[in-house]
Amino acid sequence: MDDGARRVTRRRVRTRARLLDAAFAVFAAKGFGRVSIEEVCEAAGFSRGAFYSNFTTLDELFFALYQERADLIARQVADALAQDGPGLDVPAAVDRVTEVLLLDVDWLLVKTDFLVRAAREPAVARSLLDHRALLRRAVADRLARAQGPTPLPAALGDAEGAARAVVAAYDGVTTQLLLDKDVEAARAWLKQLLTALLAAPPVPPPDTQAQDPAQAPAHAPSTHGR
Amino acid sequence: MDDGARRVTRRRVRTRARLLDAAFAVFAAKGFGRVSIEEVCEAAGFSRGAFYSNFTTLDELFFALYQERADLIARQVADALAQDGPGLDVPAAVDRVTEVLLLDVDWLLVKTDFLVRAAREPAVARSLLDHRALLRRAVADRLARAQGPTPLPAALGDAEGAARAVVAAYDGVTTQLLLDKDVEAARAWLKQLLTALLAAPPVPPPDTQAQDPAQAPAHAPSTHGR
DNA sequence: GCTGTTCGATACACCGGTGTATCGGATACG
DNA sequence: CGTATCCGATACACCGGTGTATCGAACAGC
Repeated sequence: MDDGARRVTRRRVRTRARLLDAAFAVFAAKGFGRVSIEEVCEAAGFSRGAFYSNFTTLDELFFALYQERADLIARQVADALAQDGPGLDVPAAVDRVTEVLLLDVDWLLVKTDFLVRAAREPAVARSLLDHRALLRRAVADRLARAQGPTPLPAALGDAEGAARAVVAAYDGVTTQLLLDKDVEAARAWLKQLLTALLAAPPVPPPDTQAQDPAQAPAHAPSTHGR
Repeated sequence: MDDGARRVTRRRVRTRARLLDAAFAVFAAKGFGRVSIEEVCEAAGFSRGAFYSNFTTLDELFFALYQERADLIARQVADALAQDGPGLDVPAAVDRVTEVLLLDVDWLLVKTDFLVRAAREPAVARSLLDHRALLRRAVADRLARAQGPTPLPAALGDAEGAARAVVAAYDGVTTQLLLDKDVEAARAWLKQLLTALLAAPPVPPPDTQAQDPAQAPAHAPSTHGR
């Protein structure tokens, strides 16, 4: 690729990073559709000249921002899944992944803006679908590798299907979270959903007779919906 | 309320309706954030004068539009649930509701725009949460009423919990649908998810030992995600 | 059909934001 | 330390969209 022309450019990367950070904050606060280039620059402490020196359009900045953060999240999730040995501890893994995925509401806001955009532009959709495929793949691999032939999930088909169900649950919980902003409730709710989906059979090995109360948090996580 | 002043206004309602319809089409096509008042008027075959005579701001039109359609959907879902007697036929009910909920992708697009907006403005969020509470309530009532004390779902808690799970599944599938635009796949996938969630326990009473293969559609609905 | 009222079209002033061209100061390198 | 280069600030022309004021035409009631 064309890596030749540009000097080494040191302050350039700094300002670029500052622009991206400021853009993230502004996008999260007001929504991409309601943000002007000027606002981003002002938030970053620059004038528009800086922007046009680093990007050509607001879309370009938006996409770059999304890519950056999406990659970060994907790596974190992969790490969270890779932890602990081949013996899959479902609740533990669910906990860790949940922690990472529902960490930052601002990110969910920006990601949803991106979704809205992707819903209308196939090229953008491709990008988001790739990201989702990555995560889904990581989950599926983990599920397939870990449990081997033992407690296969439920009526969802193979590990791929189970992974799709996990993603769907994540998306569903995200939607609710965007409305009530209750991260803790969302985490609890997601865990409950996932365990219900993955560890569905109330009698995992034919050993434990009484159902384990730790698996089902018994009642709804306090004040959800409304 | 103040119903006195306005004459009877007959053509007014017509133009208002035409504006709303045109707005729906334009919003679905381009997204609320990228639509101007002029565009809506042009699509409706009016000039801006007509708009300012019926609304004061684009937001007002947007909210009115959302209310109208949301109420419609809520009614349709309630009808779909009310059908067939008190003996709940889960798969049939799931089919009917699924048909209604995932009927119109354009509506999902507009609704997602509304969600994005609600995620930043608590007042708007209230409105959306109300709509969701309505649907959730209808589902919960149906679940509770129909099955009585018989095959209670799973580790989701009471009927309220199950209803929340249903909504989450719906939201999750919606997200995927917005990206791949495959309505049929989304319907199939939603049905599968719902049956997995609601009719989950392979051993309902401690009576049946072997799991029923009819409950699990066996494999993923052809080409989903990518 | 006539008339008073209402509705929507047209014209105008205005503003926020954009993109570009230019310039001065900072930066990297010899 | 000198200098060529790069980067970001400033200024300017411009445009799309907004909101308002005004006017002619359609409409409801008699």
